Amino acid sequence: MDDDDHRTGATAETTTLADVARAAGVSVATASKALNGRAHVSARSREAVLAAAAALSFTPNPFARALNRASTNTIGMLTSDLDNRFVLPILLGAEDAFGAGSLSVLLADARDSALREQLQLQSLLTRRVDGVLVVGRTTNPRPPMQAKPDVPVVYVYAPSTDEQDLSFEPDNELAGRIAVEHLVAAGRRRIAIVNGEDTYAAARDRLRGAAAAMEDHGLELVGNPGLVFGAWDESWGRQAAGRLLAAHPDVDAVVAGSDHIARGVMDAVRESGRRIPDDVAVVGFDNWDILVEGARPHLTSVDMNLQELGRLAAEALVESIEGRVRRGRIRNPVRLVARGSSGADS
Amino acid sequence: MDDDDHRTGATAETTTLADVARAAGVSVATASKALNGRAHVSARSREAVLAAAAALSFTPNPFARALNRASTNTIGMLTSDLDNRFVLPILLGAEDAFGAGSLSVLLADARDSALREQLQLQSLLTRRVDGVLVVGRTTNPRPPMQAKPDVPVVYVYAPSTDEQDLSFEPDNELAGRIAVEHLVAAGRRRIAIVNGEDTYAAARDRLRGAAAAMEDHGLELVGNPGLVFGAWDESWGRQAAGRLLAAHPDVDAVVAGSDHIARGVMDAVRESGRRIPDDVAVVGFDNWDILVEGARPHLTSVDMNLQELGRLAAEALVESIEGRVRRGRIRNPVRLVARGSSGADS
DNA sequence: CTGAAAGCGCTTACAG
DNA sequence: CTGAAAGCGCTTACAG
Repeated sequence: MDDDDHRTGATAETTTLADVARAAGVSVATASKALNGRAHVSARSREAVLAAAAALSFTPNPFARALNRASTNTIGMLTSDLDNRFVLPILLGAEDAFGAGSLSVLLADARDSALREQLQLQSLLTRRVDGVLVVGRTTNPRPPMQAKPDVPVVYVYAPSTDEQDLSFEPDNELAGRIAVEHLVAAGRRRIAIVNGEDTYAAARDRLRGAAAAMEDHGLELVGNPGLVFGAWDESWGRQAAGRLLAAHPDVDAVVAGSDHIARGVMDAVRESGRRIPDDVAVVGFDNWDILVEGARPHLTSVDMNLQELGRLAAEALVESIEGRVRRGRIRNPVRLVARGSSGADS
Repeated sequence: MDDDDHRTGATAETTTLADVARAAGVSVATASKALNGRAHVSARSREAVLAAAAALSFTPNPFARALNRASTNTIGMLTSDLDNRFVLPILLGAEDAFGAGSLSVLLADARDSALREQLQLQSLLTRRVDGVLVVGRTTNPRPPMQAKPDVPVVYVYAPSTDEQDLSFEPDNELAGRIAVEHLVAAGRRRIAIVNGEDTYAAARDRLRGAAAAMEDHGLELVGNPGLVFGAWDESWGRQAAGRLLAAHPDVDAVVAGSDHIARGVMDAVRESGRRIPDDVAVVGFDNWDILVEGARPHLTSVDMNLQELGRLAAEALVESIEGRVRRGRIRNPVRLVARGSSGADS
């Protein structure tokens, strides 16, 4: 049925190693060695082959190659749930790193199902990927994948629960810490937190970091921060901040669990008749442009460096494939971007 | 250097067609035919082979297969710029469609560079993808890719300028139209538009649709809509709406070029002392949850159905690969989601 | 250094 | 219906 296609497309037009060898006046064996930079080839032959290959714009058939090599120059990127905005910068960073090394990326998404994740992994392994990058949906630790022992796996965002695996996650404890440090440096002392969902490690880690930083300065978070977990949205921020200001009118800064929450907090602060940042400073997490720049004043926020995280994880995967194996949970630094909501210019 | 890996991983453990054939007591030729559902195999042999394959959990080596077939069961997804939130739902829809057909997806990103796009395409073609899905960054028409004639290409979001190509885009004109229809149905007559950047086809198309719908009702957009292009952000929305309300105090509805712009518009409307939706109704585009649900009242918005768009494009690509070729620009329907900002409940 | 030959794992005419 | 054989395009010992 597709006989025609077969002739025209695949067979006829493609130039093969044999063509190159013929043009260079050598055997396919030497042509192969020359192209792959192997030893035992005279400079003369090597040049002839390279020239011929260039002239014919030869690209080796990756399938024939894969049939004879351990590696396929393909890696698998397995996302838990593509429908998640945190995944995009991570993908971007990873794609960047892989692309630089001329690795191809097979994308597979688990649509937030453990069963489907296993199937997708099998599919990737069937394609003989050299390694797999597992991109989580949250930073909550997740059970390790059941890959083949000779196929390295690196986890990003959601770390593996197995410490023998290699995982990359943003340093959420540091994030909480630098949010507080920034506020303290700006002269704030009555600092409270309006957190995200307590089922998220990110929320708990940030709280821990914030509390530790306060303690370092001989301070304490206002209210009972262990109780201020809620949802990841504006309306929770509004509601919690309203309650907070009523109970503790002297609060002079709020660390919000996310930029989204921060927007709600800012609304509530304003509605209480207080000014931002004069009376109350606000800091968020994620540094999400759309929220941060839409806020008035612009929102100070902690950037989780997700693109860098993706790139680092990808590079580590490449290293693992090359035999330089690392283990453990890497917590990648984050950085605070100061803006008007905490008294910086802009 | 990786001799060990080679032995352990690739060679030793993998079960091959020969193993299956042996277990089934047939030749590899019949085993192959049976597994591929070809004719000229007795029911008896077929069953034996299938059973053996299952017992040995045989998965055919995709590279050996690709060496003998025209197709590789791999498609390329070439994004213009992954760093773009519109791309995510499209990817998701496409991945869904491809995954269902057991096609693998190679992801390549052009990082918004035409040169890099060409290189990535070459890389995909070298991998012998069966087809390529080109995902644009805007809905502005773009020059066609220089692919090989036997490798189908389908464009999503950004259509190809070549009408002989197959492209899928959201119907932006319809989007403008239904925004107006909705407002008119809600009793509004003095409707104005605060648009996005005029370099975007999406902005121009929506305006055209909105104007046409007004005309259908014997109405006209308030102000000079041709002049109300600006930026895709909140502050432009705020500024333009402020100006608009000053010049035309009787405006009773605003169509905003995006949800983001709409948020700015809503702020300005409120600041002018008007109520939403009582005095002024507002409609946005994109139906972006985070903006739409963060607004007070919730923002009525036109959903561009991007996930569906991705799925449709992917399915069309599969059809093209199978020989059922379509051409032209498909404008996919969009839908309005009514919320509080235009008087609906919630 | 060089090349003939075997082999990677599969598919597909082609004889039986 | 069945299987021996050739072939897909490359790589890699192994002799020269």
